[in-house]
Amino acid sequence: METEFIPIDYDYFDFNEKTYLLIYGRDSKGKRVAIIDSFDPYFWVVLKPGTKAEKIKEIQKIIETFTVESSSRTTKVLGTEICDKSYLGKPRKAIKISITNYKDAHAIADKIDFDEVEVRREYDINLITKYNMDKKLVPLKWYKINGELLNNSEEFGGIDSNLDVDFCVKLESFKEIEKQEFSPKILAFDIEVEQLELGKGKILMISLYSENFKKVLTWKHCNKKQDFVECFKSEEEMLEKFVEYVKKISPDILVGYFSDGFDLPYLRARAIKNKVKLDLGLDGKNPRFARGRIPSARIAGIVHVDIFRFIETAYSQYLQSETLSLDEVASELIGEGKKDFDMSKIGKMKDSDWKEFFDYNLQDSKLTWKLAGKIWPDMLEFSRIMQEPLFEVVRNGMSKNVESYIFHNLEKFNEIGEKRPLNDEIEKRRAMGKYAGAFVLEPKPGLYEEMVMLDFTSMYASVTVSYNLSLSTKLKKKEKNALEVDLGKEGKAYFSKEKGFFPLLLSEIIELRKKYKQEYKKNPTALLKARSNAYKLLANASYGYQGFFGARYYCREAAASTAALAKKNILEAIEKFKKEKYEVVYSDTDSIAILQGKKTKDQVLKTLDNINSDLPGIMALDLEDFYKRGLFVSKRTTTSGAKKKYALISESGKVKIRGFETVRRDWCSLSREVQSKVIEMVLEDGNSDRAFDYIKKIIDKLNKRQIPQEELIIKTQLKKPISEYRAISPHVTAAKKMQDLGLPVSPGMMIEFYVSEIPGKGKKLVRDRIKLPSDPGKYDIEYYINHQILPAVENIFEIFNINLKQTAEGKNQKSLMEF
DNA sequence: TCCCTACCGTGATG
DNA sequence: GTACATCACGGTAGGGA
Repeated sequence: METEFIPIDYDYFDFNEKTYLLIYGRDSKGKRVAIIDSFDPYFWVVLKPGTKAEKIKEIQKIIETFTVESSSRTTKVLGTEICDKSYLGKPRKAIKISITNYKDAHAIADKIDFDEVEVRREYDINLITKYNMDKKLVPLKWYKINGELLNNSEEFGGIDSNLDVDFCVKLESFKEIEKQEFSPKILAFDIEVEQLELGKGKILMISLYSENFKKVLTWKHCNKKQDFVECFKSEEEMLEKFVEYVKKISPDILVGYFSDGFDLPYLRARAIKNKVKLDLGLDGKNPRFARGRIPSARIAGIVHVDIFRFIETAYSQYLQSETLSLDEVASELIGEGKKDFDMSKIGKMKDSDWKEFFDYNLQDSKLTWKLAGKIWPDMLEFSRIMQEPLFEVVRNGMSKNVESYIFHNLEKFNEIGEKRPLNDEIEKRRAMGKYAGAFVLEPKPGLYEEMVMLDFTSMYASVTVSYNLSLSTKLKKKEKNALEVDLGKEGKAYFSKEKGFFPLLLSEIIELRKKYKQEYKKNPTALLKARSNAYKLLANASYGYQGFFGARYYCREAAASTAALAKKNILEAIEKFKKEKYEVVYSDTDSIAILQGKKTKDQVLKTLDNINSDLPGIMALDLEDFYKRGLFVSKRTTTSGAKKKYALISESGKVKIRGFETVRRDWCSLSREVQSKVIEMVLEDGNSDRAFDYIKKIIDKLNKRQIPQEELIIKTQLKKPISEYRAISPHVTAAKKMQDLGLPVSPGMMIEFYVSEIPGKGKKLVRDRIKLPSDPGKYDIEYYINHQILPAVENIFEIFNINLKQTAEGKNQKSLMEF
């Protein structure tokens, strides 16, 4: 039979000691399809150069006799093949060894121990990745497939009849087709529980949300006032119905918010307790949990997406949100937040409270569902571009994504994949310590007029490409025509001029990013935006990848050289501007701020062109924008200029603030707002008069206690368990207080507190004066003036020779008047 | 007990 | 456990006077 097919979820099974791929997806009519494909896993033995053909044949013969016995199977070598391959850019003879069961690839590889063997490779790649490296049945792309319709086939022990799909096909051939669009059926869910500790309390309710479907299932307090509420006699019955609904809706994607870490493990725990089968998988099995920092819950045939995890790795850098709570993220991305509900009421709930609780629960699923819809193009493109199943890409970090991209493109270079570093290797890499990074120019504090900001486009990626920096191009020693990079204290590094596959792939990524960015401009679809964005993220992460201790293609010299050459180029560009009589005010990593001075914009652009014509390879310095004014301040304690802290106002009056307390979430909202207003006024006016009047008023208000306490709450994230802190800072003390009150405290939480006035002695430390927002008390006026307001604005006024501290203490009038 | 500084910890920039 | 280095700053820890 022939049909159109889109692969969504990948699994595998063993039958008669052989491994088969089981791929779930849809056809173009929306029917659920499972396809079964056979695949002989293989790995490589790379031979030392100069190994004689006869010797290779001898080795080949011996390898073909190898078997590995385990309790459940015997794995055999199916066959071997001698190939001309490339390993780290060098041509090599290699033996391809196909085996019956991939789980024993490592064991078989271990047995291959001849003197002629240089390395053994690709035995440590998971089956599905390996399958797709080879067969290219890429996730979430459309194919026309041909195969045999299975109907209780004995060939696979009748596995097809156990699958909850419309039909099952034994794959014979497939071909990619043009079709792009795919709208998966998404079902969102969320649970509410008695006690947060995993499985300890009962699940009070479960909400489900999909297109034209909204339900809250509960066994608690059943009045039928809300039509979406469905009531059951017990938690057990509720769980059974949950399973039934998921099966009935039959989603492609089951989505939750932090559901890997909370909802699904909790559901599992309660299902076990209630002896309910949580057989959500299309194979009739329970979710499978993989260990990790956060466990991953996998459901066969249905992609469980914990959207929090995807947002954390791929999306958060584009968000303004200060935390990644569902409320904040949803508010920003879909303009709708969570409903209010006071969790402390659980246990003593009234009728109306339950009603509210059901609304709250449903809203969470609704938000999650909407978020999933909004972010779907990004997830889709990630999966297609990295060529890894959706389940993986939404959980993988960027280093893993870079690696996936590399592995699925190795074939183009006839390359054999590098191995994953073992623990002792990782230890060695970590012990190497840091290498020198970016250059940051110390600015002279001041308010500048007419500034120009310039930046290098994708600087580190363009350096890597232009100088050909990678593991496979690294040379052990100086060679003729080689690039020599001066790493300062660390000595020198050498790289070949012959293009390596890593820089080539990276240049391709940069090209594709450019291409889709342009296409998006002409045709602004969410899909094109997501695609161009995915390539941008890949390009940005590639530098970090080479310096990451866990990377297969780790190359410290390449990463260090990238940083060093970036530094060299930006310093040269700065010199060129200086030579043309521009004052260079600031520079950080890939950006340069200059004063336009008496030059015209055209003259600036001409200098820019000149600089560009001398830049190597694909490196380019771009005009970012012209700015009316720019503000740079000194560091708090010294007179030297503060790096990574500045504010600009564009010609259209838009203010851009970097690094100031205003953009830091661990300052109280009053200081942040006051500082941001002061910066804005100074940038707009070009003097400090208005800002000075404003700050006087604020200090006056604070002195009169007219500022509400909520504007003085300080929020700091608790990053590890309380017991692990060596320094007991205010936020740790606040967390302890919360714990003492029986409130849930866990790493990752934002801890809120304020500094109170506590009369008496022996309260010198700030931590001895902190209170939780709910604690009654008076805020400490002196503390807030001297530790939150003045530090935020003092050095702004200093630029105008105003000593704010003296002013605040009333010792002096406006110092400006003295001039 | 006071004062100074190194270090811890968080959260920014790019 | 899961890309890199650089930087500012508040606050505490802890030694010396």
